[in-house]
Amino acid sequence: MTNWLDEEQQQHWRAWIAANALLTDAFSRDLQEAHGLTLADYEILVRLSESADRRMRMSDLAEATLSSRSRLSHQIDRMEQAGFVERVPCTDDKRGFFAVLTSTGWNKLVAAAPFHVGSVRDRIVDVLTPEEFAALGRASKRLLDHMGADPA
Amino acid sequence: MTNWLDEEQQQHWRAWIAANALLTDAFSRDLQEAHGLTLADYEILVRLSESADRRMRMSDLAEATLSSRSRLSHQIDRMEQAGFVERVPCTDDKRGFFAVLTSTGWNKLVAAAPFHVGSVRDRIVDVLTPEEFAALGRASKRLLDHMGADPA
DNA sequence: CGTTAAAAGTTGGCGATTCAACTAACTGCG
DNA sequence: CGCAGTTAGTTGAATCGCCAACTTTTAACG
Repeated sequence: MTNWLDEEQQQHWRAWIAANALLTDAFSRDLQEAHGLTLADYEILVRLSESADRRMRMSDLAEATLSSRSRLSHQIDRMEQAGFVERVPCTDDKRGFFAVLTSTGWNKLVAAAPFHVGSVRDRIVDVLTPEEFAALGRASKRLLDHMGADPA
Repeated sequence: MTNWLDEEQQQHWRAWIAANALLTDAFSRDLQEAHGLTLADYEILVRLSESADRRMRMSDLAEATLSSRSRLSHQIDRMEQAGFVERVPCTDDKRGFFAVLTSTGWNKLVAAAPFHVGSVRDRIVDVLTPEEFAALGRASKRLLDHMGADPA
């Protein structure tokens, strides 16, 4: 026999699904409209900006952004096209490449970041009480841990 | 001056983003591998199965599944192709169509539902304490309300 | 060493999503 | 009535993501 969700669990579950979808959409749309960036673009800019020499190996970047190698490769194609990053061959490992943030990419991030943080605050952080927000974060963390995900 | 997130808020935020992405992926993959269904397919089957006469107007269905009219139209194309739903013209409003669940679609849902519930329990509901899960649901609900979303 | 397996990354095709443009039908109102 | 504006839904092109296949380089080990 299936162990169905009760009415309340069902509601929580549906709220979770819906909030995910709508919020992710909203952040993406905010960034797109204001700065012409995808959420994926933005996350890559952030990761690179935080790294030594503003560069990362493709594989590491893929892992950090939770994307497949293939997806990242396509993504970097587009961002290279847009002038935000460059591919630089890795001399230590002749198979490898670094994705390197250009100054154009850096400037783009600097311009977009305050706006994005504002949108995160407006839609999540400042909507909940600090306790609620912390609970959301902790629960998310536990779910990640249970999946064996590394919180980079 | 930008009001940045502090270290802890940052971690909560990143955990939330990551959990969303990985879990949504996981549910979709689970369903795909076991029953050849997309999460989107599944949600439509559920909505239709819960509706009177197992049918819904295209627009209502789009709204219920948080998708654009265009997306739903393509989606229903595929599901009609697969034999899970049928389009039936609406006699009251000659512009309109109903998406109607076929018996094939119903059977598919009946087969997939216990499995999907199992995967939701395994990855979320049973991973958290009841309090944590409830907190997750309530926070999600508040975020939805704040966006003016209708929890159908 | 030499062979074999694994890792880094790219590519192309296909499925899914979005956006803008479009048809057709309904509604409101002078 | 008759026309203006809105609503229902579809379509096609362009973009994005996934998968499987592929090349090149590195590591493992007998």
